[in-house]
Amino acid sequence: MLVVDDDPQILRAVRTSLQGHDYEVLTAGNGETALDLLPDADVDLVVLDLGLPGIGGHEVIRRLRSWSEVPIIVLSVREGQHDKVEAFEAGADDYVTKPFAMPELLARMRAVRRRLEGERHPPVVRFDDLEVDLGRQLVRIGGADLHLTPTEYRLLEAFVTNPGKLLTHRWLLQRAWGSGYATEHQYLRVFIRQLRAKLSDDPARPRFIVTEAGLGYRWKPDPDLDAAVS
Amino acid sequence: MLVVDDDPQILRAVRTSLQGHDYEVLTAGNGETALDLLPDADVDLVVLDLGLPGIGGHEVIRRLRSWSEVPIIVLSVREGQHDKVEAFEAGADDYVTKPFAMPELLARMRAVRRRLEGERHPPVVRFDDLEVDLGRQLVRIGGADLHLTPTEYRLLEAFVTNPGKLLTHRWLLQRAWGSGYATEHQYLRVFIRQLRAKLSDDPARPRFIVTEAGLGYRWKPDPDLDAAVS
DNA sequence: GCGCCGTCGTAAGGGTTCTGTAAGGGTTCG
DNA sequence: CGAACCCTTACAGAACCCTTACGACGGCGC
Repeated sequence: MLVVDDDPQILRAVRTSLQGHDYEVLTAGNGETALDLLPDADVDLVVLDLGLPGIGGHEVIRRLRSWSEVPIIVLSVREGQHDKVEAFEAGADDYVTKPFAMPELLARMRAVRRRLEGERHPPVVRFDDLEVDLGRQLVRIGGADLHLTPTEYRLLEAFVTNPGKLLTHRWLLQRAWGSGYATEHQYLRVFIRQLRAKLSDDPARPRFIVTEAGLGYRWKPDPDLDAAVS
Repeated sequence: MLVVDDDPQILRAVRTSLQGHDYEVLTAGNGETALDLLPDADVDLVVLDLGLPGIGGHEVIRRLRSWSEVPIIVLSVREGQHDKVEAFEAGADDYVTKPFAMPELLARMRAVRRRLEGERHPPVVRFDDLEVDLGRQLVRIGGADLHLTPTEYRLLEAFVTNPGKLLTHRWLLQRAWGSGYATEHQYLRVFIRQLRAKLSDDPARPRFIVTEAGLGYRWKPDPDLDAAVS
């Protein structure tokens, strides 16, 4: 998400409040920077101060709305009806008056974000007859539900979200076990085997998990890519 | 749209303001009437006063959200952070403090409506011989009425509105008990068992509720959900 | 070609955490 | 006062993770 405000205090307050909640936070001090940043950044929510130097807040909303449907929450010291109505007309999703309480802003952020979830495509990835529904943490193979233990699922998730990429032992251990296990390669071997068994993946002729000796493992890229290489 | 308020003045004010804008307006004076009306009415927006006699506003939001994604704008005289955050948590889309200016309410209505998109699941869901009427809070199994305690019902509701999804202990506790119980896993075990008993669901060979050890539970996904995704 | 060595796949067991289950007391409400 | 419901605790069995051990395979130096 992106926070646009010329008051560094606000930026800092919002940033620290949000980082505890697992969000990635970008900031900008004025409208120009924000509009410059937005086309390339992958932002799912904008918090925008109306009283910006340079380009006005309303103009930022209009320009942003011309190409993006990203939710916008407006912050403003202005209580006036005209400003509020104008902001909504321009395409804002919510309007919060300064000074505001952080819990309320967080709640409003969740509210607008919840509306967006439905529009997003469900994150389901497929490989051959394997189907991983990342939103539901549900795995199917050949149409049948496949039960994985928590650790096995974390491993599988690491693989299918990085198909074709070489994943080192260290990286996998850190992702599935957390830091502190980075050197316990033997655990990785054991769990990779269990996962392979459940996926009917023969290490000698892998369908999914390819061993990269001395380095790590790799989720086999799509067969089409495979064919393109060979 | 539906306006719920026990103050006839508000009802009249909103109604006259809106009818100039070509909306069809239903009204209700309390939560019971509103919840009774909603399953059959074709409503695309709800404006809800928090300070209702009888069922509280928060409870109305929660019940409505169990089967409908219709936008909800809350009106309230209460300024307190706690009320606001709780309303958003329950599923409100916006929160307007009384007294309010009508142009702002209209602008906020347009804003939430702009985000609206289809897919409201019907107020009655079926799984095998189980039938849950989310609008009226009725449960039938094999054609016979099944009595659930309030807590059991909240649990069941959480499940059937998220079929196939892994629901963590924490999430379920928060949804059925409220925040503050997030770590009391043992209560969840006890109530899951009672619910299972009433649903004739054997934990060893579950028809409905699948245990995900170490994580939570999952309402058994519909087999034909597979086809719906693709 | 041959042996050495590191890495990998595989099997199995123990310990710990998690789950299902039963039972009892407390509270609320009619 | 009784009924219904919720909270709380205890314990046995199951699920899961950690840990170790061993043979197979392949690369490398000689």
